[in-house]
Amino acid sequence: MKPETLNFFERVYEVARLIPYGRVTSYGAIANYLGAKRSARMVGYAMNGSSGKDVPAHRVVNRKGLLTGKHHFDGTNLMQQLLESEGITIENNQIQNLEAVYWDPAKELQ
DNA sequence: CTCTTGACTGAGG
DNA sequence: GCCTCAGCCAAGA
Repeated sequence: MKPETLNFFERVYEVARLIPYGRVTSYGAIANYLGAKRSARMVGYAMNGSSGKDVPAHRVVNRKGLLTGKHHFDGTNLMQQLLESEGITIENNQIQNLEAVYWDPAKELQ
């Protein structure tokens, strides 16, 4: 494909689709993989427009494993349920044992 | 053009 | 561990 033709938002969507089942990553990790380490906020901003797309936005959390974007889903606990259905343990809106399920595109995809 | 708004992050107290 | 502050950058008004 031609990354040059893709907008920053579209790149975020592409990376988000690469997240394996049962794994999660952070906004900063995606931004870093895109070469914009400082643009973690843009990743989250991009996910705001991921509604209606094939983007597993529920697998993207902040660096601490906190579900900061859960309010952007239909249900208040939809994001948590989606992650739990994939085998991820969540407590108090925060992913438990984050290191075990964390997936860094910059390292995993190399 | 300027200003505000964030689904963020790291450093410092 | 918690709270606060500053830097970051794209999009919309």
